[in-house]
Amino acid sequence: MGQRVIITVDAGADVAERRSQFFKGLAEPSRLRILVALTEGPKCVSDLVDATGLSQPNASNHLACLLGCGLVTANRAGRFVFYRLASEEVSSLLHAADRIADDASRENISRPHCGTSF
Amino acid sequence: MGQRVIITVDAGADVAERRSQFFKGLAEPSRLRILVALTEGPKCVSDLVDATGLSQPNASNHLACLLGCGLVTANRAGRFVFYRLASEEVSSLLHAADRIADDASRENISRPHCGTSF
DNA sequence: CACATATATCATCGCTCAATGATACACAGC
DNA sequence: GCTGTGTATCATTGAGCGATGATATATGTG
Repeated sequence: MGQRVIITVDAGADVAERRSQFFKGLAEPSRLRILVALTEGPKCVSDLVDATGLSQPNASNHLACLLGCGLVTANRAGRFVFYRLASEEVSSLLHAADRIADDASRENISRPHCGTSF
Repeated sequence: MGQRVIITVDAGADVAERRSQFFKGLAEPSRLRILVALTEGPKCVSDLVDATGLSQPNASNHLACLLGCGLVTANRAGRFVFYRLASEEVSSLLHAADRIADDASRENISRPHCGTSF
């Protein structure tokens, strides 16, 4: 984990910087699986651990990241912390991504693999 | 650059994997600046170098990444290769991100920095 | 052909960050 | 208080990937 790194959608950074911080929240399979699980409704950490197969510390860290990116919100209820999608728009984003990516791969018949180092 | 790494929105991977590959294209400030420049219309590499301040090799690599992610398309015209947004929806994605992130930071008055290691 | 320009690829370096295992903290019940 | 359960944090490791500078490839012009 290294020393605690601050990744937050914080005002003060320029537009590209802020946007990239936001999209980094979505650029990781485990976090996307968490978000999909949350489309069913609010869930506590242990439910998300079961739903995703992640280890508990790993899930907690990803949730902290999603919180910082503004993709989810949290509220404690006794020993449980319930997370939910920050907005309905979050699921819309996922489906918009699917549409664009599908369109692209349809045109990739002649260029199936454009490898890059990034 | 290391050995050539394949990052492509390729069928066969599971949904979360494919989505993350797509969003990784958007999760980097330089690439976002390229995309913003392309909202003005198609541009060749050297125009994008001027518009973004990136080095030419760096810009080419990012463009290859954006191609693989299905965010841009390319076509050669003589010595120039013109890149353009793969879809109008790409700019919509950026603005949707801004909306969600802004909403989140409005509620972050009491929690301005949720640092995470991710 | 030689030469110039536009773009792509390569090799290296350094930093970021995902995953793990151990540990700390928070809360509820006794 | 002690104990158990739920969650967060810590320290380390290792892979991924962004930036750079050099070089290769592609296309056009003379």
